[in-house]
Amino acid sequence: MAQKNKLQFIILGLLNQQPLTGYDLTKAFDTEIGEFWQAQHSQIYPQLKRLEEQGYVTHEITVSGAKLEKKLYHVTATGAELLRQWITVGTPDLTATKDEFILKLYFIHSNRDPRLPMMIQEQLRLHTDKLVHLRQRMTVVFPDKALIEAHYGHYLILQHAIGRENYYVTWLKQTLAALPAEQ
Amino acid sequence: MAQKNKLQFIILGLLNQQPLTGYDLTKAFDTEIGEFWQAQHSQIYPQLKRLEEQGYVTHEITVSGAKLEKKLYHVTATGAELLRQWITVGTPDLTATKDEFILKLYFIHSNRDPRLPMMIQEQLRLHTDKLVHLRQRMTVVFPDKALIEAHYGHYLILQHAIGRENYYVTWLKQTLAALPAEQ
DNA sequence: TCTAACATGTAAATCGTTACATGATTGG
DNA sequence: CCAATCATGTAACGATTTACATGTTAGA
Repeated sequence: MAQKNKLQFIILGLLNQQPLTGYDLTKAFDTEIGEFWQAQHSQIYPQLKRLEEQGYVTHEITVSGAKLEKKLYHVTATGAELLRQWITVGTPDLTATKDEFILKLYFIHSNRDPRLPMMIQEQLRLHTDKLVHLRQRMTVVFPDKALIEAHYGHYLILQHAIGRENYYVTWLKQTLAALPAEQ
Repeated sequence: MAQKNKLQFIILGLLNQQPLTGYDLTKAFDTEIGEFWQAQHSQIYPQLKRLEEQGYVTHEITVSGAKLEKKLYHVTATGAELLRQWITVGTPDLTATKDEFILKLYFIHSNRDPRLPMMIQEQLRLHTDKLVHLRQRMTVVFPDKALIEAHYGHYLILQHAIGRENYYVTWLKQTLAALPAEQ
């Protein structure tokens, strides 16, 4: 039921790799896993506080410069166990993709609708850009094959995302080509 | 920005095809477009009320049996115009897919993690079932090609969903096959 | 007659985004 | 010295889910 607060597990998973501040976590949601999940700092700081109250993480304060206090968060043993359990239990709920473009398509009834070509071309640009970005990221994160061994999951999901975008682009091209010639 | 209340447009789009009750709309979110968006009746009834206050829909009351009053909603001219605008403006925001399984994969570091085979097999079952269901739906909704003409968008998104699931299943099979042999 | 499906609503809680608010540090 | 980035929080709003609540109708 519900969404079962997945954010907490993502935070635990990230902290389990290395201690991080709330700020670091926020950045990770832009870069590392931004492809698969997003969260703002306004969600992250309160969640860290709750995780600490529940004993899943602790923090130590480090001081930069003269007075800036940073809270560096660590996963506790029970936190690591909670993470392990989340990964180990089944994942039976396939989340429906909420794709606004696809939704709009549903309401277009004729393949002669004059808006179709431009709509598809826009998505083609967007998804092509995303595909380029993902392939770029693959070369940046995994410059040589030795690194794949130690971050296999990360490699898999990048590869998966590339394949997914590749399919999307291919489908858009086919759909565009199959439209009736303009009158 | 934000999510800009897409629900209102979906409701307008559905009502634009034919007048429906709140109950009918709720069912449509389970079957018709459940693949691409979900909403519960607790979201739909208040939204219908707001759309009516804003003049985008109206309702007429029809009576079934002795006393059951149904509210049959219609799109108004301004409602149809609002729908037209939503479809016509660009759709530049690609929503990141929030796939819990993919998220879990990210936190698995070794391709020898003993949980990997069972995790992938579970997803393989789920996505294969979904693929079967989508293909079944295609034959039910479009038993002959003549129907595609009149519901082209619906055809496209079903075809897209089938291709997407097909890719997912293929990728899962490949990933499973590429795992190191059990020790 | 009884049960599944029809039909419509509200309340409470949670999740997520945007905006508000403040201050420190680093490098040019 | 100034701007970009680092760093941490809260408030308000909107979106979504789950639960509460009630009554009718059609068909077996």
